[in-house]
Amino acid sequence: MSGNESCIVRHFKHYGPLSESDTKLLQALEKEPISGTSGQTLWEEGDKAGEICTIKSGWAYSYRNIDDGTRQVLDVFLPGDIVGLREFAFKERMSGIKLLTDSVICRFPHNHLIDIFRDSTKLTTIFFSISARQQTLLTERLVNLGRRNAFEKTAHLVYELYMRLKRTNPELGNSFELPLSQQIIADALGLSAVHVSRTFSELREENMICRERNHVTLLDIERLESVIGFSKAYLQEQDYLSYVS
Amino acid sequence: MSGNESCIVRHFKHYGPLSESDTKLLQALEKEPISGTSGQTLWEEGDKAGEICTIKSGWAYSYRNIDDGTRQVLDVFLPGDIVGLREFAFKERMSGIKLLTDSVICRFPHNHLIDIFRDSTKLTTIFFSISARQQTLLTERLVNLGRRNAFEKTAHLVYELYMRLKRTNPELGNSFELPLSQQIIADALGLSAVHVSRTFSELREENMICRERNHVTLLDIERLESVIGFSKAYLQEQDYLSYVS
DNA sequence: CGCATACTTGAGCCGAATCAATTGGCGTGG
DNA sequence: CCACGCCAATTGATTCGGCTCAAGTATGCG
Repeated sequence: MSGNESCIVRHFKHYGPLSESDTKLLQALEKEPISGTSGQTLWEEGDKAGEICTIKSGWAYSYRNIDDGTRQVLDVFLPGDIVGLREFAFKERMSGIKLLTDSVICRFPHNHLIDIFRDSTKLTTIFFSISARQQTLLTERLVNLGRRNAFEKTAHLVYELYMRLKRTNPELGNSFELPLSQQIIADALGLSAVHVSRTFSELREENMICRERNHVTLLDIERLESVIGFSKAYLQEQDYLSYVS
Repeated sequence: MSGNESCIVRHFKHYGPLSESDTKLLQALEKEPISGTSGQTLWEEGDKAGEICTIKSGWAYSYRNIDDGTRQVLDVFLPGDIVGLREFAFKERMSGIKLLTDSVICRFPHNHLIDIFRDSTKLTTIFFSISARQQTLLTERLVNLGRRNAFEKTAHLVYELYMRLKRTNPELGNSFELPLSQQIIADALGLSAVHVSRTFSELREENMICRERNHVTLLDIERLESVIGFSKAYLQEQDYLSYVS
């Protein structure tokens, strides 16, 4: 039980130490892992919503289809992330989810979440923090879509993913696998795929980001941070667990 | 105690009936109301974050200043809304808040929220639902900024506010006070103020929305809904409280 | 080897930005 | 009651970032 720590437990420990019983409660959420393959749809907009998922391994994204045939990518999910928290308050899915790589995921029903609210103040606090953090990421993307040009948008997306990967994997170097096609990046940034291609060329010419296939290298992190107006407040996470326990 | 129901209690009862003790717990959050005047800053980006606020009356908005001198409006808050949930997980404010009208607000510290997590599963569930709902509104705005043109963006913003007002005030007709300048609307939609002006002219010519001063009238709600691809899923909120109690 | 999918590159166009001048409403003070 | 000034909104002229359409190049897979 000890050595083989589940992904969600690792994710939660980011917020502070967990007691034996909390760990057990959490691990109950990750039984019955399901394997999925790249491109697979987990659910679609309008499906009944009654459970959330953890991503044990792999990448996924959520999206909304627009009437005119285009779509907006809302979120990119990485290993350890929780998917579907948004719909806790709703009966239907507000967005679809597709896998970007072969993945392993665990589903658990909203009712279990409420059981946790009843049984563990500490886990409740962490779940609430995670929901708050997701909101913060969304507002950051709002800034990205509203007030930045294509160059800054693209730099920001790559940098956000880099920071999120580094958060759970501190020894990450300055390059990583990015299983997003230019079309998906375009749909996330409100651009056309053609222009995303041009923008990556520019980022390459400026010696800031090099993307080849599904692999990106950050060539000049300092300049990246200055272009996107990076603020370290991102990292200043709160620690309430001392108060809780 | 009965007749004079506080705003947050009314907001929470939207999710289901509350017990005597839950109501008391909630009301404890709304003691010491503070009056503020239009234009006042509640807090700025980078300020220490340690409390959330309820808006008893009045309107407010949150924003991020961008390096190039522009800014992005992230949220518009209406009476009964909860402000600052986003920063629960962080030590600093990620965005500033300003009042749009003279308002009455109540502050309460994050620690009290955790007390509620410990003492009431029902209120915890509601708080979690509210956080989830805020996330959903943010993703809807992401679609707005990413994949709609100025005409649709503007129609959507007005319509979103209309629906949110109507949610807590069902007998609302087809017009209401909108205390947002065209500059603020521009900052919310990622447009220039000049273009917002032109867009409202267009909406007027199309007999869809009429805005004069701070008053808007929805002239053709059906056509509005079709332009922005309105989906009723917005309204299909979940009811977990039966499970909780 | 051939096909499908992803990406690149060019030409022309369009929606929204910017700059600049003007109008209108409203509060203040004479 | 009018003159002044401030701010919000309108209108026009011009520019520009990113889109669309279209053709061509990799790359990977059966």
